[in-house]
Amino acid sequence: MKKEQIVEVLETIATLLELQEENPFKIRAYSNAARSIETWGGNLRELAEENRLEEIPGVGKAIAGKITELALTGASKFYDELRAKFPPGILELFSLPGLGAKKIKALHEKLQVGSIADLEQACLAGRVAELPGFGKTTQEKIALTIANRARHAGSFQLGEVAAEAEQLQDDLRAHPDAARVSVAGSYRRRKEIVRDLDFIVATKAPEAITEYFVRHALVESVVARGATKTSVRLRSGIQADLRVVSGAEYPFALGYFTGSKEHNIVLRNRALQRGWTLNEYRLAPAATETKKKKPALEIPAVRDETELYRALELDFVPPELRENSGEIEAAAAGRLPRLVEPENLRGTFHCHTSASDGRNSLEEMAAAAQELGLQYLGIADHSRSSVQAGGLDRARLRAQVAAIRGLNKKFDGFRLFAGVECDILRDGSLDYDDDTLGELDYVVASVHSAFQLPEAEMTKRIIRALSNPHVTFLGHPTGRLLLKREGYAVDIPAIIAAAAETGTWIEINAAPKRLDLDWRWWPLAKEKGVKCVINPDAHGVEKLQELWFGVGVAQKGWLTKSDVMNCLPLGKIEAELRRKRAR
DNA sequence: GCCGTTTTCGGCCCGACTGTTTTCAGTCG
Repeated sequence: MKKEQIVEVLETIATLLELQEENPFKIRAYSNAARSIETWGGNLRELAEENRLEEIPGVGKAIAGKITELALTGASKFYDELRAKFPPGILELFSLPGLGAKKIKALHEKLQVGSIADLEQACLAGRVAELPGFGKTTQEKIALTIANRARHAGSFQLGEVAAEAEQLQDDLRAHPDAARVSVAGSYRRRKEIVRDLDFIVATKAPEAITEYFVRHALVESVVARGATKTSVRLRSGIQADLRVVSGAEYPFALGYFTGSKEHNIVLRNRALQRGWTLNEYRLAPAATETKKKKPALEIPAVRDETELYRALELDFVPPELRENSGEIEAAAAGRLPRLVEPENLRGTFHCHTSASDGRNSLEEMAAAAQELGLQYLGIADHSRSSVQAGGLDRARLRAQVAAIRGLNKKFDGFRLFAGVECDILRDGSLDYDDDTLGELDYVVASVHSAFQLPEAEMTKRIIRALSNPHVTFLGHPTGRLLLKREGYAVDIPAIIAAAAETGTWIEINAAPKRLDLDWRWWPLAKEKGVKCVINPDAHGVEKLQELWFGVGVAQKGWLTKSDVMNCLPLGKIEAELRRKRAR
């Protein structure tokens, strides 16, 4: 069993233990272990074989035993027995907002509800309202939630909600009563998937801000409204939460609601070590000084997030890194990287034109890139096997190269690079012969077919492609489509090793539906010396701006300017494009 | 079930909102 599946099993165990009303701390131990191994870079199977699982924080003897069983045999007796106690559909009930373990347990025991379909029936029959602790309002809310479930599936690609988030942030900032405004939450951390949007506003007029928020044109309905917290549903279907706080509380609220939860827990513990308690409003002396020997340290003034981190003897941690995957240790030691920023990009590769499945011409794409301030743009239309995308045969490819060379004579301080997004065929060979590839400035190699190959074969296939000296970088390495399609099975550490060996770069495909290679892999790639290239995979001029999402991935992956090839200026990138071929 | 610059036992993050209940439990983030 693979890491992702083991994480899922541990989370399911935690959920089912909740239904059994187990010791809450035992339940938390399982969820903590799940979160912890999720961000653990190593190979679980190896660790299990070497009996070293307990080196992972949050994993003790009991959970290590279950992980070992899962990793080596694919099953766990404990898990199977636990699951057998409940109907299989009961887990899906947890996806309904407003329903937690206690309510689901009551529904299951009193009404034999074991699935969303059962619950819908029970609501229609009016039986839910009769249960103690439930009422008519609850029953109606549940029925409505089930009815709207398809539309508000609950997860959104970052790019789907970015426009709404930025608009609301801008509009709140323009409000005369808003002193400080920021979007927080996973959106601020640039997570590839967000479940809601959080806005923090410092104000002396909370009622006016709340009123403005609920009446905003993007708001579809009001979910809840209180003195400090208000929730609405936006037109896209995403929920947006507003927190209104005082100016003094603002840095604490911003930090707290930016998360991640795991990052905050570590910060809180750091505060506790100093005799303080940290919450979303302030840093205060710890309430219960039980058996305290050390006197609490004096609490420094905190006016912004930087001072909050400084109070805990940490460097400021950029929101993108707040995932509790080593950033606290690095901040304590002054070893945080200076992350790459959008302004550092000098050009980009991997764009399409109307020659294959893009919507704009070479000239239009070049003009759009120059407008963004880029010095160069790589054109990589599809290769001939991608028939569905209008892939170019050799003659059309040559014609495009000639057109690009012609255009380049007209540019001043800007250059188009002639490339291709060359299909990696089923056996790992490329879609054109080496002579054809040799006529180009660079080659993107991507998988567009035979997604269902077994992992070992897929890995071998891609590694073979990377070993071709004409291949400059690997495009969208897993082929995933966020929330729609899983990536194909491929051994990413092996791909990273092959990229390091052959000097091939790996792409961060910045299209919000892809964001591939995932940020979680970049620390490993960087450690192995693999270079990154951030590309929009743009099929139209307006999509060039999606580069911004790719920079977010690079930042989450701890990458700096020197790790990202397209931060190089025009004068230097040309030499780099030739380098692999010379190897 | 995990964990230890207080430790191998006794802790484990905490505040806001809703609905239902009449003083609070459940859920969420």
